[in-house]
Parts: sequence; C-alpha cells; structure tokens
Amino acid sequence: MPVTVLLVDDEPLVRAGLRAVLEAQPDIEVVGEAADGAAVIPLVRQVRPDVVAMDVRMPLLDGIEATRALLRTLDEPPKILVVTTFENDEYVYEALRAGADGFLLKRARPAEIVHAVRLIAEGESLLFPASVRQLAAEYGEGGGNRAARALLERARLTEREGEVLRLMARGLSNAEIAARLVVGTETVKSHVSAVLAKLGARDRTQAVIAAYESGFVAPG
Amino acid sequence: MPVTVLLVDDEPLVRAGLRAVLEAQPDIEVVGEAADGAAVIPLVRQVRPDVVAMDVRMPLLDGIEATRALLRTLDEPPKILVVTTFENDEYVYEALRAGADGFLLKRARPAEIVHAVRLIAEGESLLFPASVRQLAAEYGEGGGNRAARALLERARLTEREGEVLRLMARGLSNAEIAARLVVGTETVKSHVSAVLAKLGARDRTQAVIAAYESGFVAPG
DNA sequence: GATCGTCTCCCCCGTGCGGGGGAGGCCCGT
DNA sequence: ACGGGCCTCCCCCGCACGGGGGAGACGATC
Repeated sequence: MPVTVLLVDDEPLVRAGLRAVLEAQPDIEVVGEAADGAAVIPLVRQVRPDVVAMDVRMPLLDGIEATRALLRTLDEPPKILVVTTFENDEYVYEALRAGADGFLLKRARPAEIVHAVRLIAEGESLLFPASVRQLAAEYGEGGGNRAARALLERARLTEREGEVLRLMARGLSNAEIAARLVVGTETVKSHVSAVLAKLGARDRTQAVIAAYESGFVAPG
Repeated sequence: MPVTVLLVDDEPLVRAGLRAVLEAQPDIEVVGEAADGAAVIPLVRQVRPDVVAMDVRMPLLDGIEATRALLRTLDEPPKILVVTTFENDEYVYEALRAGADGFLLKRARPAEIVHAVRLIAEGESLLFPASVRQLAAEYGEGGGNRAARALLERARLTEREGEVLRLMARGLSNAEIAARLVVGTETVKSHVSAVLAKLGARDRTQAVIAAYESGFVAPG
C-alpha cells in the first residue's frame, strides 16, 4: 500500500510542485490539498493521510496551530512534515515543539523531498539542519571549504553571492562589502537581495543565522 | 625590571583609563602614549617598550598597518596587544594575521587587562574569544545555561538584555521580540540599544555574530 | 529616606536596509 | 547567432532600525 500524503500550503504553485514530485513516485499518492491550516482538520478526518506536508506560514491558521489542532483532536494523527522556505524560521521550531515530525526546506531537491516523505511515513523524524551539519561533517575538519561549496550548491548561491554572505556574516555593512569587493553599493544590494531570497531570510540578520546554523560559516 | 607599555589609541579617555589601570601595578610601567598608528614607529624606536597596547581603528594609520609596519621595520619588535571594543571586529582578525600577539576587549575588567599585559609580555599569545569558548567548555555539555550566565556577567548584560539577544539570534524583529516578551517595541529598542552598546556591536547583525562567536548561542 | 539599577515606555530623527522594478555587458553553451 | 546565467549598476520607495534624549515605577541596597 502506498504512502498517502495531504498537501497544505497557501501557494498553489508549491502545492503543484510537491504534487508533481511526489506523484512521480509509484509508492506515494497525494490524496488531497488544502490552502490553509484552517481547512486541514476536516480534510484529514475525511481522507486519512499517512503524512501531512504542511506549510508554516499561512494566512488564517498557521502550521503551528494546525499541528496542535491535529494532534489534539485526532486519535490517530498523521505524521506531520513541516515544509518551509527558511530553516531558521522561528515558527519551525515551534511547530516541531508542537509535535511535528520533521521539517523540510522547499529548496530541497526532489529526491530529498521524496526521501523525507518516506522517512516520515516510516516513523522517522527528520530535521534538515542536522542533515546539513552532517554534510559538513562528512568533509571533515580540513575540508570546510568543500562542505561550504556543497552547501552553496544546495542553496544555489552563486560564487559572488557566497562571498557576499560570508562578508555579511562578518558584520560588514553593504557599503563595506562594496568597498571590499570593489563594486558599487547597488551591486551589493542586488547580491544581498538574491541571498535573502534564496535563503528565505527576511533580513541580513536571518541570513547570517542561516550561515552559522548550516555550517556555511563556523564560529571561531 | 618592570614591564614597559606603550599606549596607542586615538581616544584620550581610553589611554587615560589604560594608564590608570596599568600604572596601579608595581611591575608595569607606561612609558609612552601615541594618538595614532602613524606616530608609533619612531616612538617605539625611542622608548623600546615591551608591549604596545594598540587600538585597531584609528584615523590615520590603523592597528593592522601599524602592526605590519612595526614587525617589518624593527629587528626586535615589541609584543603587540590589540585593544578593541568589539571582539568580532573584522580588523581584529586581520591584525592578528598581521602578527599581533593577542587582543583584548576594552570592556574587560581591570584585572583582566593587567593579566593580559603580563601574559603578552611573557610571550604568551592571548585571544579573548578562545578564552570565552574555553569558559563555556568548562561548564560542559549539560551546563550550557551556566556558561551563558557566566558570559552574561562578562559582558554585563542584564537578564532581560540576555533574553533579547537570544531572540535577536533567532532572527526575530523588534516587533516580534516585543510580542514574545509582551512589552512595547520601544522597550525592546531600549534593550537592543543596550545590548549593542555593551557588545560594541554596530547593528543587530554584529550582535548576533558576537552571540555565536562567544558561544552565547550555539548552532544547532 | 535616599540612591542605584533595572525595566518599562515615550519623543524626534536620520539613514541604512530591503523590495520591486529595469538595463547593459559578459561569457558560455547550443 | 541566439538565449541564459551572472555580474554590474540604476531608479523609486517604505520602513524598520538605531541614536539621543527623557521619564516613571519598582525593588534592592545603603
């Protein structure tokens, strides 16, 4: 019997993407979609999915409350996979504390997404940051650069964007970064915006946090 | 024979403070002062200090260039102790790479300053962040809270300011912190300003960097 | 009782930041 | 020769941020 999945995300595009990725697997079946956490409980009662892939930030009822509501009201709650764009989203940790089984970044590759759903369905918990750090650890002490480069590929940061992120993580302002890279501040702003978008960060502080948490830059 | 020290800092107040602290020691003697790195070489030639306590940021010639110049032009260069307000100042690391023997935060307690000068004079190197991490390590894995509390005392952050810094390090905006702590945004702004001042950080990003680098918050 | 530190909130104000656009030059792969 | 990705720079714009003040309330300390 296949793994049944319910998609909950306010963006139709994301739902379509997840559906496409998951339905390509013979052992995974998408059994429903919801655009907001508010609609999830009756839908779960109705279709009884194994896994709910749930966005954190939603207009009416967010992923945290929806998770709590599911666990509170159902006798056999589904596994809950939190899907988010930003791994240091404060809501993510709250969702996990609320009882979610794992979380996954939207920028993850299709194979990773499929893998995550299968793991969750099997009862495994899944925390992406841990896997990222594991990735960094694979390259050992000396090869920090290679791990960083591998992370670059994940986040799909260009080389220049990686440089800018590194300088951001050293506390430099846009003007200082511009001076360092010998380009205009407008250029730096472009790169910074690109980095924020790709990391799902709201501001440079969150980007720096992501850099530390992912191992892209290391303390010391 | 006493340890002789030359003070190089563009702020007279800082020089006076260092002089007061150091001259109180019978075995330490301040043998000169300079207001900028540009004046340091002839002065060092003249007074031959054991230790140069040098600011990093100075108007004409900064601590990095002054350090390089000293090491390049003198056969028996003095020990160089970089004195700065902010431990994650980008220039600090460059100064250390340029050959400085250690660095010290201006917010350090008098006893620490004296200790640092003596250590440097004896040929020991001294890196404050390392000592902070060592401090954190002393408390072991389980006692992270105690280490954090010890760090709080060092930076003289109040309990509330520590809370605020922790939330800053999770990427929260002032408004979000205010909501979380159930206070007004103006209050949060006050705390944030206090944190920035005490850490010598220019903005919240630098404060978060300091939090990570010092071990106040840990990745993962 | 007076003082100090902390937490709380208020004002004004400048500006760096980030979003949302667009655009030209470059190299590379097709 | 053309498109696509990347780097570069430009515009406008709103806003959160941070600095610099001040002030009241509370508890601890002296």
